[in-house]
Amino acid sequence: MSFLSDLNKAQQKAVGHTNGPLLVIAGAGSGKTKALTHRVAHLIAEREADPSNILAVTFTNKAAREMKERLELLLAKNYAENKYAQSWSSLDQVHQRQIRSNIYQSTTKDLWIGTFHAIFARLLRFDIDKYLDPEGLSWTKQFSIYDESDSLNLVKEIITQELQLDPKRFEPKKARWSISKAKNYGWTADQLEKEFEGHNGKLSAELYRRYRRALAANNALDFDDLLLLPVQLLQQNEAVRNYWHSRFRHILVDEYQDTNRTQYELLKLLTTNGVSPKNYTNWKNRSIFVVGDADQSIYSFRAADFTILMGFQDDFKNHSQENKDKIMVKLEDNYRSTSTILKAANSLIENNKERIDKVLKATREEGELIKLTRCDDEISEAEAVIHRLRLTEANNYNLKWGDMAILYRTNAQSRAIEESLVRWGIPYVVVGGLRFYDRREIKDILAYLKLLVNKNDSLSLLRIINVPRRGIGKTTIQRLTDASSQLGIPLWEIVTDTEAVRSLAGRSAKGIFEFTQLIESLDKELINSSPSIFIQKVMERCGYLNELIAEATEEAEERRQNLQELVNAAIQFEDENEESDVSGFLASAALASDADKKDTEADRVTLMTLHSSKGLEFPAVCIVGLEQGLFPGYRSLSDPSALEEERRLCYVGITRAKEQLFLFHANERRLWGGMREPAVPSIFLSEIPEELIKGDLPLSGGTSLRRQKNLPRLTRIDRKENTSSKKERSFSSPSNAIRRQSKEWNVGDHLIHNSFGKGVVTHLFGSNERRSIAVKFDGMGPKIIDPRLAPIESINEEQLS
DNA sequence: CCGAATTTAATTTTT
DNA sequence: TTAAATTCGG
Repeated sequence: MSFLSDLNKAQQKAVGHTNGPLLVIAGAGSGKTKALTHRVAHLIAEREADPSNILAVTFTNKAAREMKERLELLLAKNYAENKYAQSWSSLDQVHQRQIRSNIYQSTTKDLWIGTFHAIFARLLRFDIDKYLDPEGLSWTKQFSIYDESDSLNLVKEIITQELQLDPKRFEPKKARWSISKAKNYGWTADQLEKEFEGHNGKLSAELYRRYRRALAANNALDFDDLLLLPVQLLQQNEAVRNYWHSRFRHILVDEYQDTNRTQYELLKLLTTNGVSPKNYTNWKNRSIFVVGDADQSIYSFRAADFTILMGFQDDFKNHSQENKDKIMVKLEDNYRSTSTILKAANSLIENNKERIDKVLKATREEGELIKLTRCDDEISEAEAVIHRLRLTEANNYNLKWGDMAILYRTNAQSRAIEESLVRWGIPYVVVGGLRFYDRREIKDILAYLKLLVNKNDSLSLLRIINVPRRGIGKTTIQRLTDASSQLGIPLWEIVTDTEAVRSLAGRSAKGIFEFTQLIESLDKELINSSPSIFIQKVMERCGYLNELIAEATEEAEERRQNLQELVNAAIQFEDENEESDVSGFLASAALASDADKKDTEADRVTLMTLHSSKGLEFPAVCIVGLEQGLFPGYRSLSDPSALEEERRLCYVGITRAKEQLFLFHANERRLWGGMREPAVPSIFLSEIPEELIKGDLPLSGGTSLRRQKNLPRLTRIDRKENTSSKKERSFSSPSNAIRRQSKEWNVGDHLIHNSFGKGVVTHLFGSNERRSIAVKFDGMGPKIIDPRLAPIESINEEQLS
């Protein structure tokens, strides 16, 4: 029973739980991760379950990786003790490594541990071809995953190209948001129209329909689809559902307060095979084990809903169980923070109305008081933070830079602090902000890979067709995409049709041939290259690397290094996944976040948003920008439930701290560029008992860089005038131009081609001077040809018969 | 068709 | 302030 031995009563109850549902309410720092890993180890060691029967859902990829890591170590130690009766640390390195490798092969390899998105993307790689779409859309196993920016690009494209709307009137960002909302609530386009009645409901619904079709045409899925499609698939296909239901007998979910309705639906389908949880009785060798803390629910903007957690007991309470407490365990002992910090956290969160009653009980000493510093502006705030950290470092010989974190509400706040850190020469790392995989050069190379895996991915094709430069311009691309959309043929098939290209592209045809030949030659090597080697090949062969080297600027060098980093990421992926291929790597890249990047052991101060700090802990924590309108954010000031979420976010921030907590706020702040905004202290500060806080002297903010500028305001007004005098966008549709053509070919004309035989004109492209036509010949798809070059002759309809 | 120059809009939080 | 979009001259 070694996996139960070093746990407290409540933890033991949770870990030892065998069958049926269990809700674990786990306060911050109460050993929740420990409970999860020990439970998995326990299940395996006690032969309750085969590793392949276990599914563990984490909130980030990093958490998944850590869980695997800790589990492996746990099992390895256990193995060492049982087999050799020796403690793990007394074994030599070679031995240790060998045991870990055994554990990996026999156990951890077969576990499914990952985020909802990663897990269900994986499931779809098996079964997406069995999905039946209500509109008849379909996807193949090679599907691409579109991240938020890809998806937004697609929406933009549809708004401007297909619907011919002004993106200023119908904003792509908002439109994308409404689509996401529809997907998260499982609405059809018609339902979306009703929900958004009066707010562009009709348009939104139309856009939603087109967006879904466009995704299918690209054989691509967005983040929401990765959850929504599996729900529908499991609902509609009994065989598929049975398979996964019998496969995953023990399901564990971390950060359960941040699941959304779709994710909950997935859990229910897998656990009870479609039966209502209340009526489900077959819990033999089966369990669902969810761990969460409603007070740490901070993702409602992503449709997370902590009432799912609060409803767990009622939902899963079986008729035979009279006491619903039987399926709930509370972990309230906090092992992380000093009692001062805990008191502050508890008092703060008590101001929330919607919550499960829960108090964190301290197990540690009182510790030092919380220190609050008022500053003049964000620059002196940054200086004050650095001052504080340097003092802390100097006074505590056991505290290193790596033990400290600076947390803020918005990513933009990091800049001022970074500048100060640089000025003082303090090593630091920023996590979050722009994702590694969002960098341009990375997205470019990944677009090559995506296209190679999935030829229908026109979005990726368009991204790289002229990157690096191949002399293919805007007009050419427009003609090609017009042809593709009007004929309903994937862009790839247009660009690989030599005749069509010659006809449509004119003098950029050469560049296009160059491009298609490149892709086709790379395609031949796709199957027998590992991801890392293949990426290297792509970078070299497409000329991207050479272009960066030729540029010889500092920026280009940085890009080159990022690309090298991409190769390294692929190598790491290969190490972690035995059967790794390019499409697997692409999926992991699409779902990776910046917070996932491997912990460098370097001794550096960590900067990040409060959101990404969830699940972490630091001996010393600074929270900056505690001002009304910033934290809590201005959008939540008039919305009580949004304010409660901000408070939970603050609670998360405070409970990250083990020993020392420093709070900061400024009297005024430059939001962007110039203008100063006066700021009042955050309401949260007043919710922490005064006796826990030691106020600092206001730091004199004699920093330089202080210039009163009236200029920006004037230029701003000038710009406004410019905008208003700007011409309205033209709404003329391309069909007007087509109707204008004077001679020769019209849609419906019949013709005869020397080698293709008889055909009928279906589409016209380009204007009079440079005209191409699409012809449907008997027994083949439409061909695009140049009427002046092609060996064709017009024929009358009578001649046809 | 390309790159430089100009202008414009933007701040939550992330899988 | 900066990143991205748009315009303009070669």
